[in-house]
Amino acid sequence: MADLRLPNDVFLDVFRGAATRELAPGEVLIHAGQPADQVFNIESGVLMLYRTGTDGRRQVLSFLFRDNFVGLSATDAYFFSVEAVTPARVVVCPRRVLNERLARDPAAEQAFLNMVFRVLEDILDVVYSLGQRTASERLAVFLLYLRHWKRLTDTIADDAHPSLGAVQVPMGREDIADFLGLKKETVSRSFRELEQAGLIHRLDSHTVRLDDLPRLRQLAGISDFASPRRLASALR
Amino acid sequence: MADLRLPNDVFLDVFRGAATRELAPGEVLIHAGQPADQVFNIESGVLMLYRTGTDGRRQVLSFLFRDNFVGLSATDAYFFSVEAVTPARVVVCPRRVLNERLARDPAAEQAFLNMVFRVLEDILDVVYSLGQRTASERLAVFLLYLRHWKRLTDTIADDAHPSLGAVQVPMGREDIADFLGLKKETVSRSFRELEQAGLIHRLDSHTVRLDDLPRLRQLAGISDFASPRRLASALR
DNA sequence: CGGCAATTTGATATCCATCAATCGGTGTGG
DNA sequence: CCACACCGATTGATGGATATCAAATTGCCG
Repeated sequence: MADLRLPNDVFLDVFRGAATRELAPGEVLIHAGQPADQVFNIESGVLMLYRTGTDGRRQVLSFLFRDNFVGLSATDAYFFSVEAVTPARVVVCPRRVLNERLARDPAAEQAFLNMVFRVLEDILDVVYSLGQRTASERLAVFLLYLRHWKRLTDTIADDAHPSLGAVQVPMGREDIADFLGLKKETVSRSFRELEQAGLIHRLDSHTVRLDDLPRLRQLAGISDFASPRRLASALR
Repeated sequence: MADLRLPNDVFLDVFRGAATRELAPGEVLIHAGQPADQVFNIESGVLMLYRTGTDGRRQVLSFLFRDNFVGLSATDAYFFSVEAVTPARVVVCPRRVLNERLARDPAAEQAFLNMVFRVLEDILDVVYSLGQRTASERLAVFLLYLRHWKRLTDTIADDAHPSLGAVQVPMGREDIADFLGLKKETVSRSFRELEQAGLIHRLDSHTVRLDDLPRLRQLAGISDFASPRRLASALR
């Protein structure tokens, strides 16, 4: 799945000088069921990791941003698919090379394990959202999540930095819906609810200004991505 | 988080001769926010790992069974709580001891990493359930999940073994509801739906006979815990 | 037998999904 | 430059699934 690159996640040096691959929006990087013989790191763009049921229902498990690692798998086949949301560039490395690197270097393995743990924690947030939150609470969490990633990929330490005023929403309503366990119409309506409550303002359908961070955070509940503990472990 | 113990998950030897702790139903083993300085392995009983929101909503993230490992954390504080569902006995080990063991022995670290991956895959099943499935589909998945665990803890290779005819449901309706993202009344009604459809029969409120495995599996969709690939990696 | 807690069932309310129409950009061709 | 078509987003009207509130039932323990 995916996570932050800590600037000092040493195992990432396996991507040094590796081949890159360019992806157009909608292009599939990983097909579920394929042999899991490659791992990737995102250089630019936004990707989406999802799982599809036999009847066509789709659950987006995670959005992936710059410096996210992709390709974790317990088995020898991917059990999820990954596709590009925006134009994107990824670096490719054979899984075997990563494994050898991890086996040889305890520090690399430790860093890798830590990354996996962070992925796990993030997913538990998602579980809480899907199980317990209402539609507009989920959207509030999602917007804070996008802001959080903007902050990390731009390495902005200041929580009140002006460039964080507007958040880019690169994915479409349907992708958001499949991530939040809703339908696209409900996502639209939830945007409107947040806007009418004065929490956000839609500049256009892919840009949102967060007008009332404290109330958004209150709506989102425990999953405040800007909480000191989480940022500390992410920006370390 | 939790997972199977593969019989050969070597890192588990840190629990050899370690202290044990007995838990009564409802007793809390881990309080969210506490320093994460211990790890546990379950010798008997069923536990429940959950997260509570500021307003009291609770999401059960996982049920934990015999030989499950408990205490994974990316940071130095637990971000979830764990309590006993049934009377239970756990073995306790200082986190430091485990870490030293993992640092010293690459094979142990590899086994540990594999366990964490399996936990991750399991959680992604949960995400799909919460995001995409209806109430009775979730319950069908849950019953297959309990059967799966019975099979693993009793190491029953035969999928049609008679002792798998009836499944024990050790937890109460409210705990199930908080795991499936439903209310307890809805869990009751979903039991009735499955029963009226001839898929199950409630022997009593904590025992269910699975009468039509094929149709239950179809209802559950992709998350068939008995799929050959999953069992292979679990029973290896 | 009596009482308490968990479960089940029933009646109603709420939220989200569904179905359908409209709006708003964007690109194309006249 | 404007008319038109297309696609995603929004809005509206309605339906359905689950939540909520309340009562009845079951099982369990003293």
